Amino acid sequence: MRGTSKYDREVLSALECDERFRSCQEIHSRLAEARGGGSRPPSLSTVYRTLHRLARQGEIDTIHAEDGERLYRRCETSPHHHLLCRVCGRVEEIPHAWELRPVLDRVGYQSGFSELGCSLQLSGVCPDCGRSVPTGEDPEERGADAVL
Amino acid sequence: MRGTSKYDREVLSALECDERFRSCQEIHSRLAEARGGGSRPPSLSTVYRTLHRLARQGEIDTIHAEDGERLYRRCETSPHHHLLCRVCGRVEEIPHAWELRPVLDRVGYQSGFSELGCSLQLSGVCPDCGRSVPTGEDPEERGADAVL
DNA sequence: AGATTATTGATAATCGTTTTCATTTTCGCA
DNA sequence: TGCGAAAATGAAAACGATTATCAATAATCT
Repeated sequence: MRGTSKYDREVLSALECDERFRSCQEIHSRLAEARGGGSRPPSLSTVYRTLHRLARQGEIDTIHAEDGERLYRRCETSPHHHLLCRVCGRVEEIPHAWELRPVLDRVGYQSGFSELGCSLQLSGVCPDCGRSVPTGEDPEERGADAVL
Repeated sequence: MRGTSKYDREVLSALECDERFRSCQEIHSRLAEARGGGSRPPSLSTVYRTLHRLARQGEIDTIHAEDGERLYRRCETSPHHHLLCRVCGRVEEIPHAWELRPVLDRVGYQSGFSELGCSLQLSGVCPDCGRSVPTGEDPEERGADAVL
């Protein structure tokens, strides 16, 4: 596998204008819908392979849904974090590292770990959902490892 | 399901002295080994159910492995984050929220999101592994969404 | 063009997890 | 103590996302 697919571009553009993370299967059916009817869309296998490759090359981000399903999203070029609405699933991107870098440096210094990276998954209730859903969701639905 | 199982205690104690996250199946076979031979261990289904319940009750943390497998670990009582060694899988616990709270407050203020929680998964190379593995791991192996 | 190599698609295999359902256990209460 | 409802359990089937397989196709090189 030298790392190309004629579908790379198409998959990327299917992800292009998305504010949500998408599963491989969503992307696949989106590709199928997107064509007028002339050419055949790539197979599911190929979409999986393409997503793998793009993720490995750092072109796209992957996260895990609560149920372990892999979700993909186009990377922005600058470092960023994600803010997930626990109610509707909308994801917003948080500009960059904020004042997190010093935290990482400190952790690295104190723990002896090197090459520190971090994945910060923020979750909350977005303004829209906050209005409609008054209170008291099932705790089951909350991010499983929200610890703060 | 009113929320008890005669295995709750046993599952918790199987998790008790662990510095790694464990999969349900690991826990299950651990329970099987732990008995002399008299009584029968709980079934895999029951271990799954028990872990669900404990996670919902906040007794244990869950995270996802790279492949989406769910991993469980006993919660400490105070808020904390996890620092994962990308080479050996060792997990250390980072005391508490550090100076992260102000970051969350700011994000909440600027985004309009409410009830902000966060899961901070830090990863790096632990001191032991840092000595033995000089450099250049396969980028495939890195945490998929290490963004900082 | 011909040979070599990589990519693709269809399908089967994997594997962690969840459901189902019949059986057993637990618990309240007369 | 014994009965009956409700919950918990185990075994196995169902599920579903992902991965592996392999023959067919397309791309590449000389």
